[in-house]
Amino acid sequence: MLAGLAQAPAEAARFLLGKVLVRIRGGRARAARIVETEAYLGAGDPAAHAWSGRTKRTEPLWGPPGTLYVYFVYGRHHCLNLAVDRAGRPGCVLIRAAEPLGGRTRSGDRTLSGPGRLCRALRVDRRLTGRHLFEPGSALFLREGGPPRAIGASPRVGLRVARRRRLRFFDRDSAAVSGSRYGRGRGRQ
DNA sequence: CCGCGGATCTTCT
DNA sequence: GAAGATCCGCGGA
Repeated sequence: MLAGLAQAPAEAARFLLGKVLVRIRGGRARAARIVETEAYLGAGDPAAHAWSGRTKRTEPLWGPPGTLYVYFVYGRHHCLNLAVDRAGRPGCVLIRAAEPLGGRTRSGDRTLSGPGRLCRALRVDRRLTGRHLFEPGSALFLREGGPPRAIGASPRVGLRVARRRRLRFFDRDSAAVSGSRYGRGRGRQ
């Protein structure tokens, strides 16, 4: 699992599709299969938070692969990222959507579709930033899961810069991929 | 179904 | 002081 994250961001973002994110909180486990990710490059990517330099907030991006980077946007929402590539390179992967696993799952469930909703449902906030997926007793970690049959790629969502690059990846067969507005299902393989 | 705008706060300029 | 890796509710068609 670690080896999959210790790759360049675009490869790590594809690797993460199908993996299962497990969140432990309050004696309860929530599991979700990742179906949509975005890669943010460590260098030469004006859309990446690392672009503006190494600051107190962005410090986890420079950590070893599997370091959590959680930030707060638009005064309302949190976004969950995983540092990837090797330590010292600030590439990361944004987790944009997942499918609920276990318990009662309903078709058409959108509670994990979109980075803000996913964090709300999994109770992810800035208290997790700087922590590590693989540290002992981690409240958030990964498990193997069913890989997607086909992977789609498109430009990243919500950015004004670097629209030409197709760094958003998604499971073409999943109904949980975010936003019909964002061209769900669009993009080439 | 689609498009628009408000909410609300952190971070960097 | 402005913009931002978002979401939801509202209005119109």
